[in-house]
Amino acid sequence: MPTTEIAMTTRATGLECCTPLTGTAMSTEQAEQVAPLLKALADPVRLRLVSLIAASAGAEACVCDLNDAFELTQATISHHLKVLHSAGLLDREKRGVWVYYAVRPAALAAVANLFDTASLTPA
Amino acid sequence: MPTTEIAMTTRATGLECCTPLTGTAMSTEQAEQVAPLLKALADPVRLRLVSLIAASAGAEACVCDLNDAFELTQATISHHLKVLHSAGLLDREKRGVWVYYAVRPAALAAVANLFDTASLTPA
DNA sequence: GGAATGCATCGACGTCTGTCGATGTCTCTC
DNA sequence: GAGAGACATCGACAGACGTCGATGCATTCC
Repeated sequence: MPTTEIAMTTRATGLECCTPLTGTAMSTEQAEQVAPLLKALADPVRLRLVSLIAASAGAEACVCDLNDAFELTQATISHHLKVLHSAGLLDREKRGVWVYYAVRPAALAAVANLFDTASLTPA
Repeated sequence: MPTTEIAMTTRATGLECCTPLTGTAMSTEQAEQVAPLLKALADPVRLRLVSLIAASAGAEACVCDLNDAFELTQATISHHLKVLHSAGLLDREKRGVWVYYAVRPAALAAVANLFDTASLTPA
């Protein structure tokens, strides 16, 4: 343990055990605002749903096609789409019998911004 | 509903209700690989933890300081750090009495890559 | 109008999650 | 070696989550 002596020194002097936080960390409000977006995306099925929609022509897809892409019940897919829609990640539009979901680039950009800025990635 | 006739037409002809998926969507394996990372980050506390660590000097921080940043039990913070560590987002190093957690840039980059590539954002 | 189709909603279920208090383990001090 | 401090682990609990079958609601076709 080559660095033990450093810890001993700082402890003996009564100082903080480590250097104070520098840079600007995320605020609590910011974290509570972005976390729901990540939570909505933090599921393999929903991740693929968004990916499938984004990869479709016009960045939109109808539910019937999305259903066929999974070995899950239609009710389950509908549930996942609702979660993504409620989180603001997808737009919903009904056309006749079919319902189309489209990605909201702004919402995805908000998440992407998380990892682009210095708030998460070290300088 | 100006686009209803289109739907009717395609339905009457027995075609798919919408254009086939274009571009390249995420694979199931890819989704199941990235989802755990997002799930680990999809919590306000863990998001702030990573942010605090990333914003610290050397992109690392000791648990004692992290504990002070939250109004939560030490056991709860320890739990969240374990989740982040198990997901591969944080490195753990013990130095004397204290434990330091550091961000793993590669793991964060993997998540960032999700939103940079065309797999999620429309072209 | 009746039947059929696409999608949402409901109710139920097992499982996972976030939080806590209590306890254990390790390291250092004296 | 006894004590103190830093952190992890355990057990427990309420709440959220993913999935399903069944049902309901529009819309379209005949």
